[in-house]
Amino acid sequence: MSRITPPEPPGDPATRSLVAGASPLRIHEVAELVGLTPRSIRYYEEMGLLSPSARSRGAYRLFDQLDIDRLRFIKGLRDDAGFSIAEIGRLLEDEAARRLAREALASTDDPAERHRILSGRLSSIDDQLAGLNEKLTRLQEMVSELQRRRRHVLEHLAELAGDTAHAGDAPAPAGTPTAAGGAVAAGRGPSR
Amino acid sequence: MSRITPPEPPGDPATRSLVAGASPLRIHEVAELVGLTPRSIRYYEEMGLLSPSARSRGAYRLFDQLDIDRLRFIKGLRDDAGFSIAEIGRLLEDEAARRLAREALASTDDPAERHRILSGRLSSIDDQLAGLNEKLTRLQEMVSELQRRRRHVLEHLAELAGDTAHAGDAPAPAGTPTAAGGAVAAGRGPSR
DNA sequence: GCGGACCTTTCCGTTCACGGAAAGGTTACA
DNA sequence: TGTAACCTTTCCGTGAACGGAAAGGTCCGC
Repeated sequence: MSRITPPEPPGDPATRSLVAGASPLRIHEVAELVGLTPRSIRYYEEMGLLSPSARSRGAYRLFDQLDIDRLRFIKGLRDDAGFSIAEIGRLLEDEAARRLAREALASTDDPAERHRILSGRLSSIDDQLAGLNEKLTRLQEMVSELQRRRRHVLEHLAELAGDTAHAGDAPAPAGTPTAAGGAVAAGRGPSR
Repeated sequence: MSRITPPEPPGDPATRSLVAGASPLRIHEVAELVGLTPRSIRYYEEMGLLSPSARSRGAYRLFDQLDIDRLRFIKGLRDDAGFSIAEIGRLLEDEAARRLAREALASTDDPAERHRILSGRLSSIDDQLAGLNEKLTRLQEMVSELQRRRRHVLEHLAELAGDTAHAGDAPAPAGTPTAAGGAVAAGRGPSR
């Protein structure tokens, strides 16, 4: 389905655009690429969701692959998970903090220190899990309920087809291309 | 606690408040009950998410159990699923449409008609499932990823405990009450 | 039958997440 | 060396989802 891990922010500016050797894109290009508007991207930068991307000599914003991944991640959280920009900001901050902890961990051998760092990461992760699981549970309940009804309707339809001897000449419901997926994951969503 | 149920004004409103025999509540009471503000509830009514609830002689809004359930449902979709009020409105409309279809179904024996009705309900359900599954999938991915990291951190911690011979005198990390739940569903969420 | 708590509608204010125009600078290409 | 198409910042506008005050009416225990 694609990557979930937040695209690894700043990183050393030097090694940055070397990733995959792709040339940096300008705002309009990335906007089209990820399905956002230039305005939104500038707004997210203003809100601190993006590291102040590279700039050309003339101060044009330049985006590399990591920026693009990050923007896709942001868009996913916004559209699919329904997070506010502020919430996304917090998620990304926590992410960054864990990244820092990771580095700190690599640079010490003191067991007590290592334990402290790891404990911090653990509770940070648990906090996020708590919030996400709440949403997840609620959504799963809704989906289950809908699937239950779906089966119910299908049973009725089957019953109907069984009753009427001429089970072949039904109008083949126009706007129903064999319905969605079997049980989970349907097709193209209308989204926003 | 104190008394919540007002003296039940000359009850005549249809069969509505007969449900469970509970007396209707006023806006401030339901607001507290479901965790919304009176202002929000009025707004939702204005947006058409609630049927124009019963009114007292003096035009006070009166809410019965069905209204309360509906408000809880709305709040759930808003907070947990991140739906906009407009989207929730559409979901509720679809819901109502399916209810109507259900009644229509009960009042006809014509197989073709029954098939048409059932097909309509099916595609309505499938549409909703498509949208919800998209959100659900994304959230599940995020949760899985976090759980993966959680296990990783736990492994490190276990390793640390194993390495250090004196596994008993560690400062017992203050702000870490054994963390959240096992792997899924932590404890009390901060929410809003 | 009064007082205070609660309710009504109306209207204006606010925050979020951008949209869009203005005024000017930059880049790529002919 | 233009010049068209992009970019910059700044600022004001907008729709959604309410918050809050004003001006008045209602409910209810005492």
